Amino acid sequence: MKNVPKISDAEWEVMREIWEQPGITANEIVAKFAGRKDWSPHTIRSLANRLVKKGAVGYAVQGKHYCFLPLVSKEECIHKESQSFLDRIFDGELSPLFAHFVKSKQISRKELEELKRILTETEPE
Amino acid sequence: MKNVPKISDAEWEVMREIWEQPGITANEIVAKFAGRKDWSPHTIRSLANRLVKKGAVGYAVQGKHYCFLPLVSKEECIHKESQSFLDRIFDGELSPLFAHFVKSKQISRKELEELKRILTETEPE
DNA sequence: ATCGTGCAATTACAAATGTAATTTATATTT
DNA sequence: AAATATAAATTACATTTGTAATTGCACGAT
Repeated sequence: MKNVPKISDAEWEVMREIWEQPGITANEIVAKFAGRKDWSPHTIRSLANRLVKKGAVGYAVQGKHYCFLPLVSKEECIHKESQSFLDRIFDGELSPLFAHFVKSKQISRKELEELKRILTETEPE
Repeated sequence: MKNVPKISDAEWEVMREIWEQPGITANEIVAKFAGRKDWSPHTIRSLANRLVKKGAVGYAVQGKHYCFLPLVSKEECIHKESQSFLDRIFDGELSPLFAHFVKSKQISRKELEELKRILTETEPE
């Protein structure tokens, strides 16, 4: 596992867009946030720049625009965040984490089946 | 749900001790971290103070010492953190979260049974 | 009464984060 | 060519976080 940089909350939101559409331009990212988030375009560009500086994304110059490309995979980042969350909040134990989530959300029958299916398909050990 | 203050990573470690032993003194907290964490006693006291300032813990003066008491429950805090994690990383969807965790950790047969049991005991809707 | 010890209170300070504005370079319009 | 619009680069600045050191104060030991 590569050394994934630490991605902050706000940065994570920008990362999502870059993962979703590698090669996305700054403007396109800004457009994605229109309405959803009330951030100045400057803010969004700043966040993208920090991600570049952190080595989480790279860019290609496309004419006069920048295209941002992920340098770390979403899976790696999810893994890192999840592990740190699990350790911090649930002391590394899966059962309490599961118990918490199923208790705290109201879950439809269908969703419950889906979750069971995930477990059933999991090979132990 | 009360307005739970934001508790940082380092603060969370101290919170754990206060939840675990309400009324714990600063010295006792420091003792708990001996060996486990390589923090100066000053650091630990600083963190406890910030938690007081944030309203996450209160204190009672016990003779010449302070006894720290949680003002927010562990459950509330876990809930808040979990919700924010779920939203940020898995877009609020439980299934991908479950899928990730069961895939990323090696799970013993016993543990898997335990997780299934949790789901079986969950009432849908 | 003084001195040291042990806490608590106050202050410190760099890095990260959230949130941008200003400046500079470039390209397009008139 | 000059003015204007746009995007990138640089700079800004308050807050939070990690990590403490310093100062003040009270109590017990000399």
